[in-house]
Amino acid sequence: MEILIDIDDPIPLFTQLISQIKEAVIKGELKPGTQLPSIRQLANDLELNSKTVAKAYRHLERDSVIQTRGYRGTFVHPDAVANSAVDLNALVLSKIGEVIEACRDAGATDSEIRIAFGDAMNQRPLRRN
Amino acid sequence: MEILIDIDDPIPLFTQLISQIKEAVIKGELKPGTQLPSIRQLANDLELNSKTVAKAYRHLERDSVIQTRGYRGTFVHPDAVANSAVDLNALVLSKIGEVIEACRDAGATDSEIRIAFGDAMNQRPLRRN
DNA sequence: ATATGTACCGTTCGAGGTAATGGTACATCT
DNA sequence: AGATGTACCATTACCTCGAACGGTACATAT
Repeated sequence: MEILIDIDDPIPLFTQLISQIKEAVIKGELKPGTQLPSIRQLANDLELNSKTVAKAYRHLERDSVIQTRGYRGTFVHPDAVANSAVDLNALVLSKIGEVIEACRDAGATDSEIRIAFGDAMNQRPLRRN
Repeated sequence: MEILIDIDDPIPLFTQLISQIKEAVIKGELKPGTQLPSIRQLANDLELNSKTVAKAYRHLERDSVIQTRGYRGTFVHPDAVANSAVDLNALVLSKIGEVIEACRDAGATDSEIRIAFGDAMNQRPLRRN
């Protein structure tokens, strides 16, 4: 398989990586159990910072597309094919969209909704990126 | 009644105005039916831009705390006392808070939620401030 | 003519967030 | 010793957004 990263693309680099790996899994170019290159290795090949690749791997593991086994390397998850098709962002987007519409119907202004959103994000415990 | 606006206060000026007028209504200093100063007049008195006062009036009218009758002036709404106590922002805040928590439980990252929020705000028709 | 609320164009400033980068360090296993 | 994933510190640049401001214009009614 081959991965192409476009630095000029407005889409974040780590997002491009995630998408391409998921696509490779769906196309069958990456089969469950296959070992993936290490973070540092892939960062070298694609001329990316290791943090960027690590971020992509972190997301992919959360989505159960890959499995990281510490010093033993990273592998394609057994259920990778199914999990690659799941679009968490779409779910989040629809959920939030509904609430926004509800708030607007209630008479709230966009700026009020934005402020409330910012407050709500801060009031609850923080999370990693 | 008297209104004091603090420019150094991090709270937006139009928000300070809204709060103080609502408080005056609740305290009984502003009674239903009372005519309020015009936007330009109040802007002069408080040394604010007329847009700032207009924005505050716009919000107050949406909340049915005041009634604007065009060239005839602006008056305190008959149900102003009750409506001043209603806190729309609190409702919006709790609604959004619930959704954020749900999204986080679903495994979404804060940054993903923020991006989804931004997208959701843009995908749907725009509104005034 | 004057005042009213309203609406549009624009700009400036600051805060906050994301993305990406760098460096360093750790415990773990081969 | 070397590689692994992971974690912390930091900075930089870019962008978006809110807030406030200025100017101008409009239809309406007094």
